[in-house]
Amino acid sequence: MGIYEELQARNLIAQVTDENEIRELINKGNAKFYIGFDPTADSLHVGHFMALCLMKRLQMAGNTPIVLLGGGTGHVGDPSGRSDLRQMMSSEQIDKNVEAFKKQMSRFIDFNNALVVNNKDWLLKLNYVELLRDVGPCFSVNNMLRAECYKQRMERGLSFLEFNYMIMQAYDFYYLNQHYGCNMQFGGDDQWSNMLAGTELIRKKTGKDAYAMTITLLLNSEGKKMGKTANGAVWLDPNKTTPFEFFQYWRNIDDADVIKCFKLLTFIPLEKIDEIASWGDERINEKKEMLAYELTKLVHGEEEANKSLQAARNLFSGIGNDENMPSYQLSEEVKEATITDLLVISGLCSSKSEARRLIEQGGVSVDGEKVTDPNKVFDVKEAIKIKKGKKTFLKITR
RNA sequence: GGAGGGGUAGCGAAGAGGCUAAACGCGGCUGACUGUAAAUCAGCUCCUACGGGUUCGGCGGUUCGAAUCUGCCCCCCUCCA
Repeated sequence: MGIYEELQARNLIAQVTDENEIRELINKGNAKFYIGFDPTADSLHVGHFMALCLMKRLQMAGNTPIVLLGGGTGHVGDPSGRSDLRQMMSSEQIDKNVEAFKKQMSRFIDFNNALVVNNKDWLLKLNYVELLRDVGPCFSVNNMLRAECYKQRMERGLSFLEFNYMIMQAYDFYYLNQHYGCNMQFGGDDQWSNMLAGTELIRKKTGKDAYAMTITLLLNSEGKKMGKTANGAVWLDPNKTTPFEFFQYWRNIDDADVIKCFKLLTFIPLEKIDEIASWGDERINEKKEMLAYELTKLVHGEEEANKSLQAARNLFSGIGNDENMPSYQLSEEVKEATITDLLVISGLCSSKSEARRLIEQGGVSVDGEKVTDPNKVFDVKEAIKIKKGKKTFLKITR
């Protein structure tokens, strides 16, 4: 089975421009492909992780990856599939984010066998009129307006700035094709229109074909994007989403999504996944635990994965062992404090009202005992264990 | 440039001088049931030293009283140019 067939079997492939050519190229390791990452935040998230995994899979199959950091496109902002305008970022912020991305990526991609480029190196130097004359004739506004990715915006408004994003991305592909011999682009399925714009630009400018393939967006069984919580994305940066939180995210996914996630996100061989799938629902929790462990290991390393697994087992099996429990260290100034204050200080609640409500609703216990008085004072000498709701645990230490 | 419509809580959306800290839906939180899942049911969902305080794009004005009336400004949409 070639890499193409493997990707297919994992349901990773969403759309391709030319199936036969692409299969041929990547199965033989002849692809020099790029994936673009716009520095929209100071950490990568699960969507990026999927793309990086794809990169790794292809790299292992002998293909040459080009990591494109969007230091230039980040100045514009991709409107694809969005319902509103992205907030514009300053150049400093973009550069900072690019650095953060690079650092995180080195965990997943062997940079020695990959090329890392930043499109700010060519996009920011472009001359407006020159660019217009160079590539402008290759784009049909009529076609662009019909693109699926702008659909939502045709009702709510699309600025000229964002409208140009497609041209930027197409130009990137063209540029990489000319300067680095890049012959293929991969990306999330929401990028399809932009990627097609690139292959078409290359064809029009050079008369040669380039290829594009999109990977399935990670959607749950209800069709919503996975990797998001009420508080935002599930980040790969341990300071933004702790390994334990990361582990718990996957531990708690819907039953219907487990096998899909194994296929899409892990490197576990397909035969093994089939075996896991055959286990039956009575072992569903075991499957989820495996998935969570596997992903935490990939993102945060084996040690963190072990800790998270252990912490989760201890916490939820009722064993008192709090060794790897998430913890918060109380600062020196705080002597004794009410439970309400502790909840706020530790970040478990965002306001005192919220903390009070939570207590009144019976959602807080300390060291296994339910707290009913919001003004109950605790003198934290050693450590106390707060449980908020059913699933949130925090050890408060000195 | 002209005409019209609009900006209300995390989101969608009512409200059109006091009865409005603001209906309803989604989302979120807590509880019950469970399997750390889903579905379902119930409660909660601006802040607070619980006396109050601060909110309806921004800054002023009218009024005993403004999300509601008014002046200017900012932003968005539709049509015309």
